[in-house]
Amino acid sequence: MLRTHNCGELNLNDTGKQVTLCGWLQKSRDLGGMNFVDLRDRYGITQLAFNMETNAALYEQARELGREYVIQVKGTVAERSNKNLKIPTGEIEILVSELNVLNPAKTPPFTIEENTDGGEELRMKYRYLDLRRQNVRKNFVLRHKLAIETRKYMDSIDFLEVETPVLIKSTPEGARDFVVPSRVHAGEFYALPQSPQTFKQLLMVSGFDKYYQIVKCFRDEDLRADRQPEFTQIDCEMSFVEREDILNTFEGLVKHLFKTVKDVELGELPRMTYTDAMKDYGSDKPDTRFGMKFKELNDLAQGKGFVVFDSVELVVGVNAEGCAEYSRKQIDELTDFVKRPQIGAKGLVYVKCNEDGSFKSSVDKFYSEEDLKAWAEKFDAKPGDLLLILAGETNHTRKALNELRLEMGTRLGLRNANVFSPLWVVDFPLLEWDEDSQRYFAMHHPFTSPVKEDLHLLETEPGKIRANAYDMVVNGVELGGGSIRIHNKETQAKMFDILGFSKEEAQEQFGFLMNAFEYGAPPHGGIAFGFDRLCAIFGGSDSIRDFIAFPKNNAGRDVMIDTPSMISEEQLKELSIQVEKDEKKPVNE
RNA sequence: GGUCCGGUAGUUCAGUUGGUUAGAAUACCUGCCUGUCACGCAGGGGGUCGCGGGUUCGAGUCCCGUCCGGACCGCCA
Repeated sequence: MLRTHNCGELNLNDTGKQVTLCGWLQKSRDLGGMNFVDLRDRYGITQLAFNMETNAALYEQARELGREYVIQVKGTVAERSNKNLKIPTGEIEILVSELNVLNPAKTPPFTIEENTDGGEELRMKYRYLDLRRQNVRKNFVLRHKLAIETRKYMDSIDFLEVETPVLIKSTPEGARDFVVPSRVHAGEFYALPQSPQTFKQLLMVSGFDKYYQIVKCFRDEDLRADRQPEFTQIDCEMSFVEREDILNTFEGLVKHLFKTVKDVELGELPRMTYTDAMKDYGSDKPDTRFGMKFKELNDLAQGKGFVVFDSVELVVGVNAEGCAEYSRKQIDELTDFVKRPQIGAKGLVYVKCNEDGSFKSSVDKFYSEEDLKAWAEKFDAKPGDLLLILAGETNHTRKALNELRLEMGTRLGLRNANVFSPLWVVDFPLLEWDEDSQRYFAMHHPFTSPVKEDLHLLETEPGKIRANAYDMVVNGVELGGGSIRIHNKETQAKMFDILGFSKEEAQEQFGFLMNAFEYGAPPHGGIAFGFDRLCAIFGGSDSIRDFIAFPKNNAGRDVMIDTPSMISEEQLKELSIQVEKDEKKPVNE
């Protein structure tokens, strides 16, 4: 070993010990005659002391060191005369007797400190330097803990971790696949899995009974702060279970993780139906850290001569408590916010509940004091509150008000990253009608079982069928989702039929699964958690990139290794692939 | 496919109505400094203002295009 100790473990108890340390030079403070060097490794920082009087040659040598040099020092642990109580090793220093430069370093393009001066782009290009920073590295310690505790818990309740293939078959449903050309089979392609869905169902047919896997999944769709083209799931499946069993089992997992990793005790997770979530929050993943529930005003606001409200499907609002003092400018900001093209509301109606019991509103002309009072009562609004009201087509308006509610929650400081409000959202619709293609799409995926009571609607009103599906939502983030699956061939075939597959297409793409169902498939169901999102929630961040060691950027590029990139003509030829030449891009030779 | 924001020193940013030699902080280099820990002090070097075109006597600044980055909408079974 090149070292006897790490840079985070020495303290007063070690005084007098001869030690050898290795690490990176974080910073040196040369006082003239004395030089203090902070030596950093994964575990912490230890101060090295050089003194001209003790050893002039060594002092001169230490002055030559630059930032991020990799060095080895031998010396004695000594108590400091001036202690630094901000760091664990701050009471001691190393009186260095020997210094070896293991590798010099160029000056890094940004400072390797908690509050680095480097911007996002630069840090991603030099991600290996960014990862040296303690506050970045702590995210990976957290990720590691979550993975370990997940495996411990799943093992404790008899789940088997089984690996499923990464080179699989492309299917047209759902997200776009990443495809991989086959060299041996010219013109044919593998696809990377969007999830191990069909394989875990086949493992149930195999009698594995309780399966899980912490596994990479791939989707070729546009990125977001919480979406990467490759991401990690905790993928789970169980046999001989009903919805209740799955919810209880994985409520257990989530409670275990919060307890062991965050020391947070969660109570029983509330359940909310999809219908209620949409009605009360305008979202199927409500942030329930705060109230501000939607109230519908159609009966109170329509038929009083205000054309905008009279002509719409839905009039709905929220009560921003204590915001009656909002200035014209602030109200205008909110109006601009909802009118942004991404949200697309036509306007925003406000009602200020004044302290004296009167009301001030943007629609004073159309509504009497009595009318506005009735509205305020509907919202349980007190003097000092501000009602914010949108109107329009139902889904669109709910979605817009959801955005406004979240914005107000942020402005009012109601979205504390250290408060966790998990819940189950249940009873999703099974199918979604798509106007463009004039057909139904599976809201979850085509293997989802309908709830028993709705089975009779399969032939008559498929749009009304509820799915036996559930999402786990924490703080407005969809952390996981799953369903009880279809486990017999007839129902599965019927489902493909409703989704517009011909018998031949269904057989060609999913024949292996339906065939398996004929050999004794047990009733089964499961769930998958977004592991990166789980890490982000636990770490109090909105961006999963902070929890992925080498993430892709906004456009799906890895700026460090510069990919995706061209491949050579030779490789293309070997794969029997022809590429349309893009004049703008250089071709790799 | 679309909307918005940004690109100026190694880095993070400022740069007024279009007007002299484009600034600050930090990093870097040199010198001084014996208890620092955001050390201090003095000095120094460092710029294709993303790129291309246009308007103008004159463009970092205005216009058009383009590239790059970020956030979002669509998309994400």
